[in-house]
Amino acid sequence: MTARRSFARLPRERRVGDILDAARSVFAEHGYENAGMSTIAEQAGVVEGTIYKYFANKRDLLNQVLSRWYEGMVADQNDQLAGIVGTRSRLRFVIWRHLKTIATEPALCRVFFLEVRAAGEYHASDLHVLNRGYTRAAVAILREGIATGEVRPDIPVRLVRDIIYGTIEHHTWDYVCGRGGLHVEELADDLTRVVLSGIGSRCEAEPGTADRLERVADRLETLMARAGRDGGASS
Amino acid sequence: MTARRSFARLPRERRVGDILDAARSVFAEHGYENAGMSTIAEQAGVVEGTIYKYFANKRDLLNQVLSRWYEGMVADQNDQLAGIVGTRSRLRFVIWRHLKTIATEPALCRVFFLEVRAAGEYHASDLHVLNRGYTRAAVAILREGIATGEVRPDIPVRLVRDIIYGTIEHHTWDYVCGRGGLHVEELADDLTRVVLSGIGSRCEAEPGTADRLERVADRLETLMARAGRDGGASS
DNA sequence: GCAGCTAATGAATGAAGCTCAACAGCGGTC
DNA sequence: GACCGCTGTTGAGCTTCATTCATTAGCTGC
Repeated sequence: MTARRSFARLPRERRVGDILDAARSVFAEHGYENAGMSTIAEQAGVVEGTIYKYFANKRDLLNQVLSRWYEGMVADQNDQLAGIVGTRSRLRFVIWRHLKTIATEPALCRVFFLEVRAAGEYHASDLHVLNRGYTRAAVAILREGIATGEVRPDIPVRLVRDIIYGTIEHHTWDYVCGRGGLHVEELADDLTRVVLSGIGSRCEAEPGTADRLERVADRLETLMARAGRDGGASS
Repeated sequence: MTARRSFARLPRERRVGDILDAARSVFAEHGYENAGMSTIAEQAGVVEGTIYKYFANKRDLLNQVLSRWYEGMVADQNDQLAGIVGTRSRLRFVIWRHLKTIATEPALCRVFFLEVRAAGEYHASDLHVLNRGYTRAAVAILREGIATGEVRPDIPVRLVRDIIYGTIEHHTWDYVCGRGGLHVEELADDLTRVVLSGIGSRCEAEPGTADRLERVADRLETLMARAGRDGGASS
């Protein structure tokens, strides 16, 4: 990690790896704008020009740093998700996993949220594809939930996906900027609950409540009627 | 608007206004990074140095452009909101209003979403205060809803606020980047509905449930009234 | 051990934000 | 109405930083 001008011809893989490691650490520490190519070069033990042998420009370097990071995350998430059943549990896991990532790597997340989508070429980039792969899990869970009847069939699936990721991004912004804490478990619970049940009070009744109450009323009416007959007969 | 070197000593207000107008248009067209101070200066009919007489630096200029824009929006929103009653309607209005702003000024919104929070000084800036004033409306509506019983009292109010603004920001990103359309009315309906009712099927509590419950209550009241009369007469 | 290939260098380039010493219009004073 | 100081305005120049490129030097095949 410490800077040392090597002037050794390393295998391409190793050089690229060194540069990506250095770039990741410098981007995380200083953000995109304030990260200098010279700093990255120094930390990677090369000279600025060398970086341009392997990366087209600063933005490309950032994209590749984040791509490498993302690839691991997507694979990891899908592995773990395979062992979880039930719409609620699976949805909570996806939410919890995302929050956990933010809690663990706030600095890199900050760069991702801020800088990646800034580039006009985002839609053509690897990162866009990876991001879709990552959020696809949530969409799949919702579709399964609809199939099993745990989720209403008329909900706009993509909007709900955006509710999950948009809310988390918005809510964790202060933490990501180094302000305040992040209560991962509590937040995961709250968001899962609100997404599944909404905030309205009218939804608290289980289905069938009206039926049951009507039967209760029937029984009371029957009782009253009988009481009325008895009372009438005795008087 | 066309560039003309004036060398006239304009009143401070007018100069500042010219520069802000030019900056707004250039930032909207090119984004922050690709907007040149020289371009802004040219369009404002001054020389680069003049801008630094009134604004500390490029970022400060952007902040003031957005502050001026925001101030109008906040006042406007609160005015219109004053004429709307009912939690559902008020919540939908806030959502609709935000979407409408994005639909009308996607370029400025893009700059705001991307750049403003990038600065470390965001938390100390006017914009942060304005933003809190803007989103406070949603929080107030939720608290009123809890008071009137239309909203469950145990919901995390600030999380719901972030659901509203985070979801909108996330969902409209493609549109804001110039890709695809934006169906404001449909989106406002969907988001309002999901926030109020959630996505879970147990909440389906068939339409008409409330009516039926009220009829049950009517029947019970009738029974009680009759029981009271009969009981009183027989004793 | 030589030749050729190319990774690696580092000084040079150019663009963009920002500074500053000098200039010019304006208002007040005698 | 001429002088004087004040300050808005200028534009050349400084600095920083990404990016380039001619040159150098380690590796590999012959």
